[in-house]
Amino acid sequence: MLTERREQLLRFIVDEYVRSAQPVASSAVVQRYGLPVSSATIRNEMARLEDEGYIVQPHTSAGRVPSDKGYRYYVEALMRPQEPPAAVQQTIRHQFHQAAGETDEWAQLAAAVLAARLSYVSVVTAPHAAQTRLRSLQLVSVQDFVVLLVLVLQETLVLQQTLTLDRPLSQPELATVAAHLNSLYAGRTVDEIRAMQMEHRSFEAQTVNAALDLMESEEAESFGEAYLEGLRDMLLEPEFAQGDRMLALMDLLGRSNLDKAIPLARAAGDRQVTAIIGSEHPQDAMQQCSVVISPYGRPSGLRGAISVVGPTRMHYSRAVSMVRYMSSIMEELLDGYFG
Amino acid sequence: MLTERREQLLRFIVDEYVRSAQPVASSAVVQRYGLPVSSATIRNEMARLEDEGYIVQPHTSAGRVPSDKGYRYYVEALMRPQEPPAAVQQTIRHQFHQAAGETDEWAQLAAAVLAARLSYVSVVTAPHAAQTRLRSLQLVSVQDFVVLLVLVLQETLVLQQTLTLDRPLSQPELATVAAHLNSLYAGRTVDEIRAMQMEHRSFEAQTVNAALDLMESEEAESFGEAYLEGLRDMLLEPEFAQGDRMLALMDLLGRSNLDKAIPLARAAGDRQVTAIIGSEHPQDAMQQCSVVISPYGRPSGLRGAISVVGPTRMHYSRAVSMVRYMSSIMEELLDGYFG
DNA sequence: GTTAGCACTCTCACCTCGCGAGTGCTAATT
DNA sequence: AATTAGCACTCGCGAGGTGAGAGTGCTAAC
Repeated sequence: MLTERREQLLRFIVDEYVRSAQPVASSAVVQRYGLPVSSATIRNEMARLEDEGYIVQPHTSAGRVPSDKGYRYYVEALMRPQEPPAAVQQTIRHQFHQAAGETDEWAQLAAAVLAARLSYVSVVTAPHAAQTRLRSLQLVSVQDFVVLLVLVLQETLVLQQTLTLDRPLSQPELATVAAHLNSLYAGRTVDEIRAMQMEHRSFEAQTVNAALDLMESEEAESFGEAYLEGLRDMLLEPEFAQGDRMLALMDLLGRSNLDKAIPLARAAGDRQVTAIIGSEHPQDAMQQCSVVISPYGRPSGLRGAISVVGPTRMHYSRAVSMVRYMSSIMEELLDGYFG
Repeated sequence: MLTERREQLLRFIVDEYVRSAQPVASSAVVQRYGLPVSSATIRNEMARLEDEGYIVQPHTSAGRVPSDKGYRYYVEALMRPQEPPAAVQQTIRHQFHQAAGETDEWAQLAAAVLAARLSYVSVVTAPHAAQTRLRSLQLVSVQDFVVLLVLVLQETLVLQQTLTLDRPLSQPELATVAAHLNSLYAGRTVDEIRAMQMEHRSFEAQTVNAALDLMESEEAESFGEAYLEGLRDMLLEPEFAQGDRMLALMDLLGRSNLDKAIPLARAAGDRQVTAIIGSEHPQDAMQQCSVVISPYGRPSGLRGAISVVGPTRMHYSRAVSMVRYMSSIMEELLDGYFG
C-alpha cells in the first residue's frame, strides 16, 4: 500500500507523462502542480516509488516514467472515470440516431466515434448471436442457371450466395420453393433444420444445404464483423514514430490476427470494462500497448465487444469512460430493436 | 528517339534499380550485364541519358536513378509484359473457382491475389452497375414495430434496412405487401418506380420510399465497394522506411480519399491497362508512387477497376501483366454469371 | 522530515574527419 | 570518331569527439 502522498505523486506522474510523453522530472511535478514541497522531497519519494516498482527511469539523468505496475495501480485506485459530458453524450446520441439502419452500421459508427474521441485505434465487433436462427429465405433468379439465395437470420443478419442449377427454374417456381422451405424452416436453428431434413436430391435439398452451410459458418465465428478505426491517428503518437514500430503495430492489427491482439473472446465473459496493460498482454508484440475492452449485449442474445488499443501511455480514464459509454449505447440500441 | 545502345542501357538501369533500390553505377552495369565495353563508355552514355532527362543523379558521387520520364519510356517502349506463366494462371483460376459465391468476394479475392503476387498495394472495386434495377424485395418481421427491408438488385447486390412501423404488422401481412410491391416494381429502375408511385400515406409508400433511397444512394456511388490489400508488404519497400513516408502513404490510401489517390473514375473510360507514373499523378502526395490500373466489365453492364499502387520504382512489366490478367479473369466471371 | 547545494551521470545535438563510392574530364589509343 | 585508362574531385556517411543541459542522488544543515 502506498502512502497518501505517494499515491498523489504517482497520479501526477502518470497524468503528466500521458500528457507530455516525456519522462517527468521532480522539479516539473513541483512546478506544474504547485506543491508546497521542494523538488528534493519529491526526488526522495520518487526513489521510493521506483524501489517498489511503480515507476522507472529510462536512464540515469532522466525523469521518471510509469511502469506497467504503476499504470495498473493508477487504473485500479487513482483514476476516477466520469461519464462523458452531457454535450458529448448528446452529440453521440445524435450520430447514432441518424444511422438507425443496421447492426453492422452501429458497430462501425461506434468504432469511428471512439477513434475520433480518443485518437487511438478502436475495434468494435458487430453484434453476434451464439446460435443462429433462420428467419426467412428467398430465392431470386439471376439467369437461367444461376439463382441467388438470400438468407435472413434471426437478428437482422443477411447472408447471400449464388447457386448453380442443373435445369432452369423460373422465378415463380423459385418462389414456390422458397415459400415451402420458409413454412418448414422459418424460426429454426441449424440443428433443428438438420434433424428435420429429408434426404432427397432435389433443388430444395441443394438450397437447404447451402443455407445450412452459411448458417454454420456464421455460427463458427466467435464474433461478428470487426470494425477498426483510428489507425492513422494512433500512428502519430510518438511511440510509433519509427518505421519499425509502425510496422509491428500494423502487423498486429492486421485482419488475420486481430483476435490475438485483442482478446475479444475473453471479454465476452466479464461484464465490466477491463484494461490490459502492456506486459499483462499475452502477445509479445502488444507489450507496448494497452487495451481497454468491454463486452456489450445480453448474455443470451446478441453480443459483441468494444475496445480501444493505445500505447501504454494511454489516457485511461477517458478511454474507460468512453468505452463504457459506447457499450451502454450499443445495449440501448439492441434493447430497442430486439428487446 | 534514343539510340539502340542507350535504350539498352536505360533498360538495364531501370531493371537494376527496381531490383536493388540502389542508384546504379556505371561499373555495376558493365559487370552485371557483361557488356563488352568499359565503364567509361557507359559513363559517357549515362551523361547523355541524363542530359535528355531519362535518368538523374541523387547526388554527385552516386549512381543513376531513372526519372519519371525514364520510367515512362521504359513502360512505353522497352518492357515486354508477358502473360503470367501457365502454373500461376492455373493456381489463380483455382482460387477463383473455390470462391464462386459473390461479386464482392471476387473483387476482394482479386485484390488479395494481386497484392500477394506483386507485394504492392492493390485496390479492386467490386462490379457496379451505372443503373440499378430492382429484382425483388422482401419484408421480414423483426419485432412488433420493426421490419427489415431486404432489396435484391439486378446484379446480385443485396441491400438492407430496418423500418419502424406505426402499427404492428404480422409476417403474413408483410408477405402480402411484399408480393404486391414485387408484382408492381420488380425489374424496374428508380426512375420507373418513381414515375409509377402513387401518393398515399401507407406502409407501402414508406417501404417504396426506403427502397428508392437505398437504390439511389447505390446509384450515386461511382464504383462498388473498394477492396484494398497489401499495405503491409508495401510498407517494407525501402522508400517507405521512414515513419513520415509511411504516414503520408496511409493518409493517401485511407478510405476517405481513395478515389483521389486512384483515378478509378478515369479508368472507366479507357479500355486498356494504364500506368500513371510518379509526377504524372495529379495528387501531390502520390508523386512518389505509380499506379497501374485497368477497367473491367462491359460498357453497358457491370464495371469496376483493378489497380496496383507501388513505388515509382515498380516492377512495371509484372504489374501490368498481372493487372491485365486479373482484369480478364473478372470479365470471364461476369460473363459467366451475367452473360 | 525537509531542503539547499553540489557533484555526478547520461543523453543529445553538433561538429569534424576520413573513407569509399562514383563521377567527369583529359589524354592516349584504336 | 569512338573507346578507354587514369586520375582528380565531389559528396554522403558513419565513427568518434565534445560541450551543454537535464536531472538525479547524496550529504549536511535546518
